[in-house]
Amino acid sequence: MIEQVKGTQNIYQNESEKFLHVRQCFFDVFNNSGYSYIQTPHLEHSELFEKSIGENSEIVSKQMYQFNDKGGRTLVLRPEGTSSIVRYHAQNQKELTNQYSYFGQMFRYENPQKNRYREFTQGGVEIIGNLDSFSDFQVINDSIRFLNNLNLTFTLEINTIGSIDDRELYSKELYTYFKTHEDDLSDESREKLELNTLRILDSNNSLDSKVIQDAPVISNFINDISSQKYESLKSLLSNNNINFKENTRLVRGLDYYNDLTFEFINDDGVVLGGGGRYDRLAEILNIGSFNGVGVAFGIERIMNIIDIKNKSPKVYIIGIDIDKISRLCKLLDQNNINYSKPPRLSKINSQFKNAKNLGAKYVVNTDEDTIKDLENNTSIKFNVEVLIDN
RNA sequence: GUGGUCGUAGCUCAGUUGGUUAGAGCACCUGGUUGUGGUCCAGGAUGUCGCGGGUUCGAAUCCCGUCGAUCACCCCA
Repeated sequence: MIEQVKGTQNIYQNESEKFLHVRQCFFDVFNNSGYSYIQTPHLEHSELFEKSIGENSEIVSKQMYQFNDKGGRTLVLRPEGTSSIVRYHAQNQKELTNQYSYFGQMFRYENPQKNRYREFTQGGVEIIGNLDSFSDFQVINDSIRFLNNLNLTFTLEINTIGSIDDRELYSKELYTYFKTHEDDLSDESREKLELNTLRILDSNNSLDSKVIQDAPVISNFINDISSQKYESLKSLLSNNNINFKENTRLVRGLDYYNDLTFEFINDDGVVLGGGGRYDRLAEILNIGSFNGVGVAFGIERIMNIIDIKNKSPKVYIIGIDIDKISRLCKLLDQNNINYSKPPRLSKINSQFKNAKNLGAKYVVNTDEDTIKDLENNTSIKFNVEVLIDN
């Protein structure tokens, strides 16, 4: 037996129904709201993510599937989607402002658990180019429509983390503060002190909560322009009856964000999706200077909380005479009628039972040339017109 | 990367202090019954007991390692 790779999934049956449902819903909402689907490579040069996400982020330092190909290139399986789209935009669309959507597999070398896999699916959108508050608004607003269409309940949390310069200043201040309270911090938080000070704010270790409570707040370090933008987005959301919760400790994991950050969180605290503004990413990559805002959803996380019933076939054909049943297939094909069928011609009783279990509406018995309506249990002579009329 | 729990048939699980040829239910297959068909009867196929080593006359069972699943930490979507 060859085992499958750790942290990967086979998505099938009820799970694949959910997957296709979420994907359908994703494209129905976003691709009918101005976004164009883009598919970028799963392989990228390591350099792209080292620069964009940040070299001392956990994703880059520990979690990338990285290897050298036979031409000596250092490549990775992409750990996220935004950087590739920014790279594309710089290559081909630098002067324009575009709305992109993407949906596909990402790879991170993590220890798997619920809602976290090594190969997983993200769907998201990005607006890249010259942006304003309406750009931010629509990404959030369209995201809400997507989640609502899936009948999910969630909370929108937002924050502003200011410019990258603001954040550096704040980070230094925070470092000084935590350094003096080092003894009161949990082991995990103490580890983060040197490289990732900001993330200590995210800790849900009760040991840390008291120290965090009295820590300097980011709002005191935000520059005026960023604050104004944040205020105007908040009033834009309020004016449109969009509920949100401000969370001044919402610091997202990727280094390239500035100003706006937001997350959609369900009742169990699972982050279904998140995003924010990344106005300096192109500069960090040294490929241009344009703004960006985007969101990404964890498709498996959504699949894990929705519940859908399997689709039932409308017409199921059975029979043990291979000539008769194949003739019927061709007849239905010619009339462009969809139908389900047994994988092979087993015992007629089994075939009938199978049709019933799948919840078929009509069963056509090609041995007898009859069609049965399983809902009201009536059987009549089969005539293709009956199906065409239905 | 760290820690807890767990790996026996496609699925859910039994399997005694180590003891013949490893079991049940569901699902599946065949024949019959029913014939308005889904019921019922009879029979059938299916396992590297996660993998590798060790102890033993003998291991699904005990020990070690390893792989995987799951949950949590960490991290994140």
